[in-house]
Amino acid sequence: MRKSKKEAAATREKILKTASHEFRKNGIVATGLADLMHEAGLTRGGFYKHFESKDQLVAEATALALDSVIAQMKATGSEAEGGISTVLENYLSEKHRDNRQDGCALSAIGSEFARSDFHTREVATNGFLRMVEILEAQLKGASKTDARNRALFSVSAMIGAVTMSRVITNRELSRKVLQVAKDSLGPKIVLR
Amino acid sequence: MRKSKKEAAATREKILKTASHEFRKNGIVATGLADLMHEAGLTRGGFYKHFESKDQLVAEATALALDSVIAQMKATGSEAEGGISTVLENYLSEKHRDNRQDGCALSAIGSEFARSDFHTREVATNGFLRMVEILEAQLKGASKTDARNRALFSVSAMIGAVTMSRVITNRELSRKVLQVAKDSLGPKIVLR
DNA sequence: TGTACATCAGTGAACGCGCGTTCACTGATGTAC
DNA sequence: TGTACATCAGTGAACGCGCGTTCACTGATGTAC
Repeated sequence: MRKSKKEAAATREKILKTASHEFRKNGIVATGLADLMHEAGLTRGGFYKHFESKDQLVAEATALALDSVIAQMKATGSEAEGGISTVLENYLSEKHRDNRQDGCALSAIGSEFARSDFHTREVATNGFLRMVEILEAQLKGASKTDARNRALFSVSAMIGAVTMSRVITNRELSRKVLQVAKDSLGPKIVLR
Repeated sequence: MRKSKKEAAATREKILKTASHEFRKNGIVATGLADLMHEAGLTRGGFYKHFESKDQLVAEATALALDSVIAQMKATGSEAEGGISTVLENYLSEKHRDNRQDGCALSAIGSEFARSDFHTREVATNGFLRMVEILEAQLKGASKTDARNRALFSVSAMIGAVTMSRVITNRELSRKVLQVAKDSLGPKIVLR
């Protein structure tokens, strides 16, 4: 039952894509490889023909998940699309909150990344920095240092707000947490 | 080997205290009950004499963890102790970052809480709100609504900053994330 | 271009292990008289 | 206050199950001639 190189590469991509969704949906530790492979339409044994270990999959799936969200952020955050307001509007939306499996991995699995191996944490750090750079590029009025600092803070705050909006049981409070983050970080309203 | 009521109550507290540390240290899913009981100086079987399930323990241990951090926040955040600056200084410190097991559960296990059962999420929501109230009480200059909103945003941002400072592999960047959060949320420096 | 054979993607059973939970048992504590 | 007995905290083995990983096997693909 050997598959062609092309098919094998497609299988690898399928596993990665499935993993990137499952990890964000259930968390890393709570996602089993057997379930994951089944979800990808395969059986457990084949996994090790493509990856050395679960840890390696975690690192690669994290990279994939971050890439896709960052690409989207870059696109909607372009000047033609509305810049920083649009980025905030999307990231801090109820849609993002309610679709963990397709959203930002840093919000979805942040506290698990803090316990992941060094390589995965490097991948996550890199994704964080790319988000910071996207925001930084939009903060034009400020000095270079100021823009950098504001971007660093903004991304941290966005991750905290989305994470908490998913924890909070009260619908209204959950919405409010997202809203005040938008208001506080947005370009129009001055916080203090 | 029946123990006195006093001893039994002490055992229950010991399990809870151990759990509150272990969950923050390793995460909820990754913490096994056998290890946990061993860490508390007991054997696995005794667990169910005190708790109905792991889920119940999670909820109670979360409450305990949040209580202790909030009490500390309340104490150091009192006017005599320096108010909001001190709260920020402590929460956004490298010491807090490096001592997950004793720190804020929302930063330590935030993304796992988002997948926990309703009761645990209620406990976490309650803890979040109590933190918001502590900060709100310190934000005197602002109007009531304004103080509330700023406090909501501040706590969300603090959680995001500490979570990310633990993910980031670069020492300097990790410190910077904490620093810009302190600068941005502090009472002295105006963000924009 | 055709043939012979090595390669290897994917299968599904099995490995050892730890999980949350249950259970029979022990013997000190608590209680009823 | 002393005695008889019920209660139950804690033990440690066992339950069924799923985990990450390994392995013998299959048979189509890839390659060497």
